[in-house]
Amino acid sequence: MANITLTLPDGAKREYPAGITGAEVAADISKSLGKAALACEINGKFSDLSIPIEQDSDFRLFTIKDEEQALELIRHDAAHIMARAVQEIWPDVKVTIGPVIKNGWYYDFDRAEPFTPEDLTLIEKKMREIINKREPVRTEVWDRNRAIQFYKDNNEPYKVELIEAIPGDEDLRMYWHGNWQDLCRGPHLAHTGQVPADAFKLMSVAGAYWRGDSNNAMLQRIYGVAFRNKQDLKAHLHMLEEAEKRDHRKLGKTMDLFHIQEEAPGMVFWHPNGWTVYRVLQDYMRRRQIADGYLEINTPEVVDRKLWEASGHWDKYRENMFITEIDEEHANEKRVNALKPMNCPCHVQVYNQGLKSYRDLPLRLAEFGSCHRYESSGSMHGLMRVRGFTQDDAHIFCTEDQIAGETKKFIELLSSVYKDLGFEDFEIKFSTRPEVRAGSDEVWDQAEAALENAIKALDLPYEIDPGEGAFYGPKLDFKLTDAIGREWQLGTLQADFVLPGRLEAEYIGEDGQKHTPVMLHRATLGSFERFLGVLIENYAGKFPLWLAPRQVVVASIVSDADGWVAEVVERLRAKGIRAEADTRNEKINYKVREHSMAKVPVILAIGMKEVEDKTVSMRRLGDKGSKVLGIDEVVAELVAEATPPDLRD
RNA sequence: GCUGCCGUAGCUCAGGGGUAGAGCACUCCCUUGGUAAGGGAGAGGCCGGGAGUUCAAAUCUCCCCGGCAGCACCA
Repeated sequence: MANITLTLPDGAKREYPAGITGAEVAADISKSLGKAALACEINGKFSDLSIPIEQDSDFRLFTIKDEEQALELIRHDAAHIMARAVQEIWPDVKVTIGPVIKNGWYYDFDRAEPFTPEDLTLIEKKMREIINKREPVRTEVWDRNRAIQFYKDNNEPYKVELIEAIPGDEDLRMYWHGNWQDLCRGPHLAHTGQVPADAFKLMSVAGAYWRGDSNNAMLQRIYGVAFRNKQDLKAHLHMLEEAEKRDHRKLGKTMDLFHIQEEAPGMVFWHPNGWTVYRVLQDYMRRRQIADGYLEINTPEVVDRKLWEASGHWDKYRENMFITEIDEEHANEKRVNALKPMNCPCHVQVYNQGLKSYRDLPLRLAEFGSCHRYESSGSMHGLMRVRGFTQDDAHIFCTEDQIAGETKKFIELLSSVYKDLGFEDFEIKFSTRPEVRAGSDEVWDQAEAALENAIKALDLPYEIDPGEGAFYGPKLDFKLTDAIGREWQLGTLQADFVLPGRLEAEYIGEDGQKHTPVMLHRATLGSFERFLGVLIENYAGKFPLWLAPRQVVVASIVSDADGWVAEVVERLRAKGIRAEADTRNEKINYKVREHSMAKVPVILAIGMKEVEDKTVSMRRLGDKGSKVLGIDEVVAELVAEATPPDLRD
């Protein structure tokens, strides 16, 4: 038999007979490595240790220390082991697929009865048994027909469907975890015992459509998380607890920001505190937009269906619109109106008043536009997905040549705004032409190039989402990652070559002829509701002073200090600080605790000492101690800090 | 919309076929106390809505509404 040469990552070369497996190589290098090896890489291909190596190759082994590969393997094998456990407990359950996802995996099952939380415990126990058996994982390549027949014989219709959907007649790889078999691309660990028995946990069960299609049967999906060791699992579970604490719905209650109630699902009742943050944010955005050449307008919320028919929304979007009914007795004519689901058609109406010249372009019309969309019941989520919301919307009417410049200008505005609001990094997704679309390929070429060049010119990283653009044009979506790693789509910029023509927007060009402008739909925050949700979670409710709904509480320590308390509050309020007095008959400990839990950033405590010296004892949220300062000093410091970032010197 | 779970006082939750409980919050009283809960008393609920089963329903069943997790959706 011929020999082959394996080149290790450090450059060392080793010679072995062809057909040797990764496992054998590992054992040959050292006994301990033979045990520790989880999988390998052969010429850059992630592979099982059991695969024979036939040619000279670059070769690398992975152990538990290689985090990325180890986690991938552990989670993937955990998915198989879970499926095996489920079928060992309930042999009639049909298996489908079970991929690795962030932090863990899921596996979809078809079973008539729902899995209960007790079932999850049962499955976990069975999984540990399987892990402790340390049974080998082996693999074989089967031809397609054999695999199909096998699954037919075993009454696994989903697997049959999966194989039939795989194009061509490529061979299929089968894996066995002990005696339990699954179709899988691999790679896998060498034996079940390599999954750490104390570092995984089954988290939840939920419905999921077979192949992600709502026309298909609903399966039961079990989610699990897995890590390399117990500590990492613990850390992850702890992180989830922390995330729960900063849930904006929870903080919305404890900080008395807003509520939502049955009579208006998906619509927000803003309380004084929440509305203060909302207003501060809106005022800030207004200043930023005016500074950037936007003209603010305001348009109707209830508009005749005729306009929606013209814009195309009536046709394509009607079931998501709130349609208004008018009491016929009092209406002089029967009209059907709809609450606007978006502002664009209204903005075109404003544009269409008066003849426009190319000299008017780009025309940037902005509106804090209140929109309503009848979102499906299951999709609503606190402030993040609502039925009534206000966009920081604007439409830029421009020529095709101006798209690139306007895009660049917008991204600069957006970056600066996000930074002011505490987000240093954001992701850009560039969505290109979908299959079904309006407009010629030339126009799409130009529009895509314009958007892409603008991002490139700013030297920002971005990802391409092919085919995910709107039917009327390509778009850029801006996503923020909050403090706990969740992604939210907020800002957007969409080029539109369709609506202006449909609603007969035009301008007179240099050539004296009528032209149709391009329309850029853009929003920086997206909607105030969602952005505030993200903002609350990102700051965990501890807003910087300028955004905090309640900025300063001046608390008396003894009643004899009440006079000075009132005076200090007045001094701060005179400078525009949101200050309030707390002269209740309570101990200072009690007051500090209460206002700290309400996330008031600054507490000024006042006892007789402060009264005599005309000072205050300032305590910052989160700090242990306090410091005594002169009143002028404190006012100056707080005023500077409470100034919105765009107004600072 | 779909699957599963949930809905009890303002909030967080316990209870569970015989007509309701705790802590915090609230009101009043005592206490004036130096930086994350001083003490006492009181008030507060058709147990999400409707129907059914039952001598009896907050509790069991069904329907509806709303919420949560996930899926689907997000022009």
